[in-house]
Amino acid sequence: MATRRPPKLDKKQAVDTALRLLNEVGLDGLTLRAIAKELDVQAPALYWHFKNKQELLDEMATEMYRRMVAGQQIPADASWQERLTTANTGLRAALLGYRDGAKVYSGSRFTGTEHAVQVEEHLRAFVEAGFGLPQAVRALTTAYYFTLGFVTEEQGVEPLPGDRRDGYDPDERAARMAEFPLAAAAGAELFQDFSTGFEESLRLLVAGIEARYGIS
Amino acid sequence: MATRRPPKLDKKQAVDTALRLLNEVGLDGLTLRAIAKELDVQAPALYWHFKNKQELLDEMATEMYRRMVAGQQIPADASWQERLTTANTGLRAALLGYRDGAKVYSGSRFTGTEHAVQVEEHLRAFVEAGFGLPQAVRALTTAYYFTLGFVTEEQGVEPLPGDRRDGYDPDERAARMAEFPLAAAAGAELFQDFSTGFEESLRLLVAGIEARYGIS
DNA sequence: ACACTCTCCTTAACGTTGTTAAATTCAGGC
DNA sequence: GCCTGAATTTAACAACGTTAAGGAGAGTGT
Repeated sequence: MATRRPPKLDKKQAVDTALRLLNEVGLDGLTLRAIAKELDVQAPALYWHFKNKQELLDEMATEMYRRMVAGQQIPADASWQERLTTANTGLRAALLGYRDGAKVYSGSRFTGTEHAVQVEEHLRAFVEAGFGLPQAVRALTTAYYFTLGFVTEEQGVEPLPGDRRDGYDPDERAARMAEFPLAAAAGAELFQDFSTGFEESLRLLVAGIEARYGIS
Repeated sequence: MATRRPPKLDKKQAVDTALRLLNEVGLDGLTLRAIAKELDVQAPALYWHFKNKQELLDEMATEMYRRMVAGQQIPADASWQERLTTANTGLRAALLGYRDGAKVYSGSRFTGTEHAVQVEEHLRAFVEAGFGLPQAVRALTTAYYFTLGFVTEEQGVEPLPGDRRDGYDPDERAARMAEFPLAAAAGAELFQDFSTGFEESLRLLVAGIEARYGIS
């Protein structure tokens, strides 16, 4: 009883390869033919495993989320403040880990219900901390949407950590903005040290949740 | 001295038409050929006025911003809280005014420096209200990024106000999520009454800014 | 041993897309 | 009556996502 010939291609490996390739060529360069070549296969072979390109992108987003969760273990006794901060800092790091990560991620939806494990855990922790469910949802999603928006813009300026896109040279921008002194000066706050700004925003949010929901 | 034959096509009209078409066909259907047809012109004619498709999209985003600003006059004596709330509510409304509005908008960058007028005004108002420039920038951008993220997700669920996408039937989702009671119950908070949730998030943010920066 | 079947992949092709090159139209100035 | 320049058309290209058809190879039934 010889075992059946193993398929040349499997779903998981295809997703991994696509994610690796994404970092090399970006979302625009991530064509089915390029992915197929990387897998030593012809492009239409992918259609055996995925209904279409969007389904592959969905799997990629799901895998990104999976790796993010694996990379961050939040202690069960963490305060809700720590939890919200850690989760969103981790989400940002995960998205920054891929070129166009935020765009790929927020243009896709999760496959399956695996992601709900983490959502459930977050909500449970918040409810146990004294939040009503609506307030827990609001607090967590506000931070979540903020992080998605932030990283989307961040990667618009700096596709991969380190190499900056055209049109964002600080001096050149300052010159263009000469008529608008405050907006010009804001450039430094906007386009330098994203990490510090991001964390400060999260602190703003935490402060708001504490103040409005009366939970410290 | 007959006046020179007026160009068949001008930039402004092309942008207007593209924005109108966007609502009919969505971002995927917004091809250069479709836009050209709408303008009664051949597709390559657009290249006389725009360097490439992205430049047209950039003009569209700029025009969206222009119309948003025109549609919201914030009284000069408005409190910073009103200003932040109104500006972001208006931004959301503006993005919701176009199919895939958030995607088009945040995938593009402004042309020119026209948008800086409004940025400058916001910053000035915040500084006059007692904010330091870094705090003003942080407060405003936190809300801005949140709004972008929020509407992006909102339009992922509901491309145009009213018609909902597949996979978001509340009951069907609840069934899928049966193992995760809190996450299942969160569905109602997440996918119904976006407006109420959005406003509540803005209030959270305002509360956080007040608390952390000590400005009421 | 042979045919049948099912899985998985290839080859070939289609229509569409963004974009470029070259030719064309038309008005104004010399 | 040519020349120039702006604005557009026609024609074409390479690349894309996707589909149709077929083939290779292993397992199963007779």
